[in-house]
Amino acid sequence: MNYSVSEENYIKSIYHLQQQTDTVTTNSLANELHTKPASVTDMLKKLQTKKLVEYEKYRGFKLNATGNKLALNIVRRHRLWEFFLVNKLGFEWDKVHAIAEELEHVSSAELIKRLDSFLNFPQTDPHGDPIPDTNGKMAVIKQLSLAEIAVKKNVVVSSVGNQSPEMLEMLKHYNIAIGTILKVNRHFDFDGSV
Amino acid sequence: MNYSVSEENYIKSIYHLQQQTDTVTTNSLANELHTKPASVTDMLKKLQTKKLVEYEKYRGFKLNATGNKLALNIVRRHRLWEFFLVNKLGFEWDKVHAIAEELEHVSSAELIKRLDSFLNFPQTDPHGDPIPDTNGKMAVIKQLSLAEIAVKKNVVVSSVGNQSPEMLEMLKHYNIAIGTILKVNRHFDFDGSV
DNA sequence: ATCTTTTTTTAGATTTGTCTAAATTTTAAT
DNA sequence: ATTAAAATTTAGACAAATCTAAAAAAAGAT
Repeated sequence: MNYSVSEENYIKSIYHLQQQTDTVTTNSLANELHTKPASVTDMLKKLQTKKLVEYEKYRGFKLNATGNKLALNIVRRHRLWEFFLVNKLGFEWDKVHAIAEELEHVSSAELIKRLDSFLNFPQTDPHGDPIPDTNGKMAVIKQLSLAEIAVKKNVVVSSVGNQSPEMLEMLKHYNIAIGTILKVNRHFDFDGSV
Repeated sequence: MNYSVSEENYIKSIYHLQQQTDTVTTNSLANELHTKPASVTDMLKKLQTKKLVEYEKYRGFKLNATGNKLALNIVRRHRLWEFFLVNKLGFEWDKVHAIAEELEHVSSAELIKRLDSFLNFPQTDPHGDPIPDTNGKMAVIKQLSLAEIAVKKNVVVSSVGNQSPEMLEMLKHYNIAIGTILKVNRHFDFDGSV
């Protein structure tokens, strides 16, 4: 099957939201895609007839096995391109997201296969996130969030959960990148900052 | 300005057709783009209001300076990606056209700048066609067509004018590629074959 | 348990790029 | 110079993806 850019973006966003909650709501997806709830409902009917999601009116939705496989494939393409942009073209790791978002929709399996080989089969992208293999399997990397880190222990930054421009800007300001060694000095309970 | 994939394809096709005839006709463009004459007329009105073409009803059309610059930019993107696909990813030179056709629409000037540098500023693509620089200038390469080649003289194949799948298939069958040394044994006047 | 608020869906409209069929203009032929 | 043929444009329709406004359903509050 061949999917439109729009369909792929929906599938990818549903996938990402499912990392946090099993079933995804219309509003949260609309928010993620900077679109309106009505548009989400429309597209979801389409994805349902294409048998990529399980969807029951007013009940939220989730990817089925086919949708999940497709999502992992899109994620794979995205992360391989990010790796390419940073490690071959010399982009900074916080500048590649938008470009990879366009490249990921170029639909040639042969292209991705060769790109993967050219890059020497990388396991993680420049943000530290694992790259799914052709079958959608990816290495699970033991990760703790900052809130879970014990005070005064050294840890290595391996990925950045929130990739909003503001967050990336902030990390850059503090000179924090993948591989940086961090020490959490104290937790501030009243607002959760560290 | 930012242009749609469709607009870019029209501009590119008009550019290619202008290599042969100064002003392009509705039918020839429809044919080139595998679309209908009515669609061409519609799009041309749009390109006219966007000030990319000179167009007079029933009189054909041509790119203006802005349109020409855009076309050369698209050609540049296309040929750089073709070079990448062949020289970095190891594609065969007759398999890259369709993929480059998708990659060329990824709209990041920074991406193309870095790609160019990563590829070491190539002058020609894998088909031997020159790659325009950022300003749209490209090396003019002295070329003769097969019909113009004197009998029994050795020449080097530098580009392939007709890139239809049939032509590429035929060249492959005879083992002819860029750089191949050829000798024209005789001309057959009755059908022009060599 | 009822009422209010929030979420989701429906109905109908819009934009982009395309199409078919009909009308118009140009070109070619006599 | 007419007329026939070919090319081009217009008119009106359609599919994809979106939107706004209104209706319907679900969730939360008292």
